[in-house]
Amino acid sequence: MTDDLLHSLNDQQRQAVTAGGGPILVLAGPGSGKTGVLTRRIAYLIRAVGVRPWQIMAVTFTNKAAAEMRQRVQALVQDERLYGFQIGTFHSTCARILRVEADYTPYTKDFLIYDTDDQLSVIGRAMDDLDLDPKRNSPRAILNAISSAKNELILPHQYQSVDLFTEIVARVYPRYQRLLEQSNALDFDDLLVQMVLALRSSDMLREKYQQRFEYVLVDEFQDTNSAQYQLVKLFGAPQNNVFAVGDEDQSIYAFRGADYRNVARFRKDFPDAQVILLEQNYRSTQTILDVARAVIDKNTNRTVKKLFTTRKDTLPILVHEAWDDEQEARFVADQIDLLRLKHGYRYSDFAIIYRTNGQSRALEATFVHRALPYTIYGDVSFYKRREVKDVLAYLRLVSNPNDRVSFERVINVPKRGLGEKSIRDLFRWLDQEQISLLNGLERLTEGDAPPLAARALKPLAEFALMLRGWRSQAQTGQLLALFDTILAEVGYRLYLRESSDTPQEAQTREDNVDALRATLQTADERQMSLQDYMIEATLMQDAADTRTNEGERVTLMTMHAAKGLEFPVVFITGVEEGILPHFRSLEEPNGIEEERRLFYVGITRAKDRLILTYAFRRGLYGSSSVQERSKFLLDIPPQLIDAPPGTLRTDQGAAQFSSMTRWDGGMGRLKDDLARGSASSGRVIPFPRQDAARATQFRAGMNVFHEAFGQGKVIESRIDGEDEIVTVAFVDRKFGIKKLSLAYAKLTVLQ
DNA sequence: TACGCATGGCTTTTT
DNA sequence: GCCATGCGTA
Repeated sequence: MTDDLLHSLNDQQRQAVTAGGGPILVLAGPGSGKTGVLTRRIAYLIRAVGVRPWQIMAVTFTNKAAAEMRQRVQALVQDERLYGFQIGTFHSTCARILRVEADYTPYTKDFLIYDTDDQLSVIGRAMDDLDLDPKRNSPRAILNAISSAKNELILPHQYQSVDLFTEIVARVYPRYQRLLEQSNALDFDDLLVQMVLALRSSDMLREKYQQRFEYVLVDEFQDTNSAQYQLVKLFGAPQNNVFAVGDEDQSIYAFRGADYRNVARFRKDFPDAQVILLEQNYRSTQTILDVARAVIDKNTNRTVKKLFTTRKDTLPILVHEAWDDEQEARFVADQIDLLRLKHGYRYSDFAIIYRTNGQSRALEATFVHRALPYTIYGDVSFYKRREVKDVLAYLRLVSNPNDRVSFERVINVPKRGLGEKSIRDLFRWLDQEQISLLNGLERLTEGDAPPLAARALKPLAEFALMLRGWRSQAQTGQLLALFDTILAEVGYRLYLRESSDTPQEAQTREDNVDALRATLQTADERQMSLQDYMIEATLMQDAADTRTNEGERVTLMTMHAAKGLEFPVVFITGVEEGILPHFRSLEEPNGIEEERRLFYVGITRAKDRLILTYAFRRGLYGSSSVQERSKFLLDIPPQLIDAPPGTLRTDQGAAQFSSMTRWDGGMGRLKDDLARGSASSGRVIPFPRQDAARATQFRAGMNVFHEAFGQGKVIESRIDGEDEIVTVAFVDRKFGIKKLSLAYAKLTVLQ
C-alpha cells in the first residue's frame, strides 16, 4: 500500500523513509533527493505507520520551502486531510505557539514582530538613551552582536563583555530588550529565545507540546543555530523521534548564527542515532562531482561523503581568464549564444552565479546591450520597499498603539510638521508621566498640553483622533476597509505621487501598495484578525513577492540564493581572491572554510556544464584593481579542467590581453601551473603588480589636469623604468583616452 | 522643519 | 560608483 512512496527510491533513501522511531540523521549530498526523502517520510508516517498529521512537526528554513513541502506531502497522502500538520520555519512555528501561550512570556498575545529595520531603530533609541555615539559604534554591528547572543541563548544579564566593543553591547543589550518589551514586540531571535525559555520554565507547557508532537523533522539541519538546536531537542523529547536532514558541506549561513557542528552535536547527544548517507547524485556529471569534491575535501571537521552518479556522459569543466569584468561578461554572453546555437540549450538552462550582488552590474550591462534576456533571482524583497513598510506601520500601530517604532515611522509620513524634536519631547513626556503612548495620545485629544512646541500639538492631536477612529474600525474585523480608510485619511496615494521623482516611480510604488492591499483581501477571506495578519506579514517576507519568473531568461543570482536550485549550465564568475573567498571572510574564524562551502554549493548547482571565470582586473567600488585568481582553483585536479578544442574554449582573448599590458599570462597558464605540479606545492605564480618596483605617483580613479587636454581621470598608472606611464581618460571626448609619459607630460592632481 | 549637498563606507540574507 | 546618512542652510 505504500509502494508508490518507495518504488523509485535507492536503498539509502528507502532506509531513511522507512526507518523506525528514535533519532535519525540523514546526511544528504547535493542532488541526492533530500526533499523527496523528507516528504515521503512524512507521507509514510501518516499512511503506513498511522501517525496522525497533527502529531508531526516539520521545520524548514524558508516559508517558500515550507509551502512547497506541504504541497508535496499533500500530493503523497492523496485524499487524507493534513489536519493540524505543523510545517513551517522555526520562527513561524514559534510565533504560532507563543501567540497561544503568551502567558508564559513577558508579552501579551497581540505581540508584534520587529524586523531588521525596526530593530535598528530600537538600537538607535537605546544608544541615544545611553549617550552612545552611533558613529563610533555601528548600530548594525551592535545589533549583530545582540542577535548572536540571542542565538546562543545568552540573555541580557548574562552577556559578558571581553573588550571595549562588547562592553558597549553589554550596555545596549538590556536597554534594547527593555524597549522591545515596552512596545510588546519581539524580534526574530526572540521568537526562538522566548520559546526555549517558556518550554524550559514550565513542565506543563513542555509536556503538552512534547506529547502533541510525536515526530519532529528538520530540513537543512546544518543551518540551525544553538537556539534552534535546543528547540529540536525540547520538542523531540522524550521519545526523540527526531529526523534531521542536512549536509555539513552546504552550511553557508554562519553569519547569521548557523552552526554546522550541530550535526556532530546531534551524533554526540544521540549516540544511538541512525546515520544514513545519501551519496548518489541525480543531478551532475561525474566531472562536476569530482571538481566539487576536490574543493570541499580540503575542509576538515566534516563527514566525508563520496558523491557518485550513474551518468555516463561527462565533459571537462572550463576555466576562463578574462581581462576585466566587462570582458568576463562578454565571454559569458558569447558562451550562452554558442551553447544555444550548437547544443540547443534554452536561455532558462543557464545560471550565472556570483559571490556578491555588485557583480551583477557588468553582466547586466552587457546583457542589456546584447538584448540577452535575463532575470535576477532573489531581488529586493517586496516587504522592504518603503511604501510597503509605511502602510504596514500604520496597520501595526492600529494593531498595537504602543508600538513606538511604527509610530515614529508614520507620524510624519506624509509630512505633518512633526519632526524629530517633537517626537523626542513627546516620548520624554510619556516617560516622565509614566504613561503609555496610547494613553498620552488619548490625553492629547482631551486637551492635555504636554511640554511640546505649540505648533506640534495640533497635528499630533489630529493624528491621535485619526488613530482612535481606525482602532474602532478595526473592531469590525474588515481589514481591507480599514486599509482603505487609513490610506484615504492620511492621503497616502497623493503623497506617493508627490514624493516620487518620476511618474513611473509613482506608478511602481502605487502598484506595490495595491499588491499589499491584495494581501489584506486574502486575509479578510481567511477571516484573519489584524494581529494574525501582522505576524504573518512580518514572517512571510517573501509571500507577496510576485516576481515574474516566466519566460525564457537566463538567471543571475548570488551563491546564497542558488542553494537548492539546479541548472544544465552554470557559470561562476569572479573566482578571484578577495571575492571568492571574499576578503571580509578572512577576518572570520573558519571564514575560508565557509567560502569553500559556498564555492561547493555553486559548483554542485550544475548538471551538465560548469564554467568558472575570473578577471585580471575588476572595477570594485569605482576604481579598478588588479585581481588574483582564487586559490580554490588550484584545488581542482588539472585533468578535469581542459576542454576539447572547438567546444567551449576560445583562445583569441589571451593574445589580445597580452598586447594590452605587460601582463603576459594567458588562458593556458592555470592549467600549465597545475600540470607542473606547482599547484600541489601551493606555489602560485603571482601576477605582476603595478607597484612592484616603486609606488606610482598616480593611481586609478584620480582626477587630473593636463594643460593641453584639460581635465581627466586616471585609468591606470604604471612604472616603466625611471618613467611612469599614466593612462588618462579625458573629459573632452576629442582627446579620449591617452597614455602619457610623466617624463614629458605635465599632469597635476585635482582634488 | 525640510531640503540639498558632502562624506564615508562598503558580503552573503532569512526570519 | 552608488547609496545612505549627516550636517548645514533657507
